[in-house]
Amino acid sequence: MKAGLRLTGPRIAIYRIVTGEGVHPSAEEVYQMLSDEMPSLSRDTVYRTLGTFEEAGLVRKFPDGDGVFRYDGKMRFHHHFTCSRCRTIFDVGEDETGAVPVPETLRSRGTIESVRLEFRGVCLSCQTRGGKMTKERTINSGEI
Amino acid sequence: MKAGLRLTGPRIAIYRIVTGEGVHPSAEEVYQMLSDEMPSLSRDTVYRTLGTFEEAGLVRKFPDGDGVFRYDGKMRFHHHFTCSRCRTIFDVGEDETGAVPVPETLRSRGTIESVRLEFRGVCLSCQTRGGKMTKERTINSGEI
DNA sequence: GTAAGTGCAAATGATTTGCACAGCG
DNA sequence: CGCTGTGCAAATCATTTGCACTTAC
Repeated sequence: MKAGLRLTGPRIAIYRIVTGEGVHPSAEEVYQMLSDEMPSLSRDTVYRTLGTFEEAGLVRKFPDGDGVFRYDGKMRFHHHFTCSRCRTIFDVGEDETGAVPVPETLRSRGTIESVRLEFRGVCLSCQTRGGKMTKERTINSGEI
Repeated sequence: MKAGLRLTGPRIAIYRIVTGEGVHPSAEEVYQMLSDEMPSLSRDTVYRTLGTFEEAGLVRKFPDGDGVFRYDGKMRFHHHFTCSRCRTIFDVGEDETGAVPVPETLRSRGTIESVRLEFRGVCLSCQTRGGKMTKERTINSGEI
């Protein structure tokens, strides 16, 4: 693979999934997607492998709004747009947003190394079909 | 209080803490801060009360970078600057950053309702004294 | 052959839930 | 007094870890 990691069946399969276009799966989701074609694969291996990938700098780990960690195989710096209904996460390139200026007032509080944008709203497909509304989420819940 | 919530000892104490200036405590931290003056207070009540506050729109709940939920009693819209060493979260007012423009290209993917900025870097006190470095965090860990 | 990788099962940590009692309005 | 809020204990969920076996290099 790279970074001196051993090339094994589970790793190849997991790497393929997590680096797919526009996906941001949780460890559990990766496990579910693979359990059919690799019945012997254990959940633990998925967790451990994703952790290994993160340390190797192959993927980025981040907590989604529901307190679950998700993995992002797109390593070029970018932002996210999360649909508040279906919870899908869309990539937003830095070329779309432009570089975000760091306010002068922050200089006095530390050294800023990166600024990430978190867009919230309703995605196109949720707008079109009334919006499927995931889990116990309600429209008038405090947060957006 | 407001929102038709009963005024009880635990609620008053928890409300006072979570709306303190510049704090972003987790449920566990709120519990720790109160367990001395209120030995009978149970962790469950803290969790449940914070959940009630969130539903009532009194506080905002968000996952920190380590997969723990934190609560923010400052309801005026603002952003956060997280120190990657000590993990402290600082508020950044919208007056400091200005309104963030939504890229044209996002229009075709949905309706944006809010944009939140997540600043990452090293806070002043961590820069000054070598940087205390929380938990097993290391400097060269992949993420910033 | 050997250290790294994996599966299994148990441990941990954060958060939620069921139930009976307590106390605010 | 009635219903909401609380404490206690057990349950659940996501994630981690110890150990022994397997395998890539």
